[in-house]
Amino acid sequence: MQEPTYLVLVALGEKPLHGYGIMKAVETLSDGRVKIGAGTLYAALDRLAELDQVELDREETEGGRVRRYYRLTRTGRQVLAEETAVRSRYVARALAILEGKG
Amino acid sequence: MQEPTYLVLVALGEKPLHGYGIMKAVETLSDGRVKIGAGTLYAALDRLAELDQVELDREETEGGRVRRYYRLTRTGRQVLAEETAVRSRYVARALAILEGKG
DNA sequence: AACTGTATATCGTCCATCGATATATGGAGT
DNA sequence: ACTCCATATATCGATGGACGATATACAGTT
Repeated sequence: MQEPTYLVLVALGEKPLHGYGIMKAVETLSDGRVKIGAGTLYAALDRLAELDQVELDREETEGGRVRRYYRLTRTGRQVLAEETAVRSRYVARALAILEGKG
Repeated sequence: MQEPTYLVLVALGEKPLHGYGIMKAVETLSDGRVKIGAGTLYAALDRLAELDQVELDREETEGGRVRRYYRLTRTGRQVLAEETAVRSRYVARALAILEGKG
């Protein structure tokens, strides 16, 4: 799983968000480093929905603009947990190596 | 940066390795989850060399088989450190979220 | 003789990301 | 009034890294 997709899962892990909200959340989460474009985001959302990792939470209409909220499914949360565990392992290993070498 | 490429950097972070050695190191590092194919590995090595993140360490010949050892450059070590820091941040955030939700 | 492990290398395909483009509303600035 | 920016979703072509297959070659095992 690539970084943008992972960050979408992390963002949705906290609470349901709509597309634009996810973009902003990922930007904040990454200290402004990662800006997910619309193309990447909606493609990822479609893909994750197909994989039963996210699903439509609700739709809100505000000032003529529709907001489509998505949430993690149980599967999605599991995938997030597994993906995080694996990444955690790599990071721990890398930190040990980097510290050891000074 | 994608996972296989990152794992190559982590593997080389410990000590210089030859191609096949990197494959085995990554496999161990990932508990058998990630098996980098030759195509991915040598392409990544070429790319990372082009980016001045890895370089040829030495060549050894053993039983007619050449072993080409690569090592991280200073730039490569910096990139590894930065990439690790960013990933560490994401993982920490994800763990906080996952724990908070139980 | 065939298979597995070690070792490097190339090639075509696939897929997620990226950047651009489109559409639409509302608010702020000039 | 006009323009720009933020909000909001959606699609499309191009790019690039990963994947799987294939090739070559030697050594040890079955």
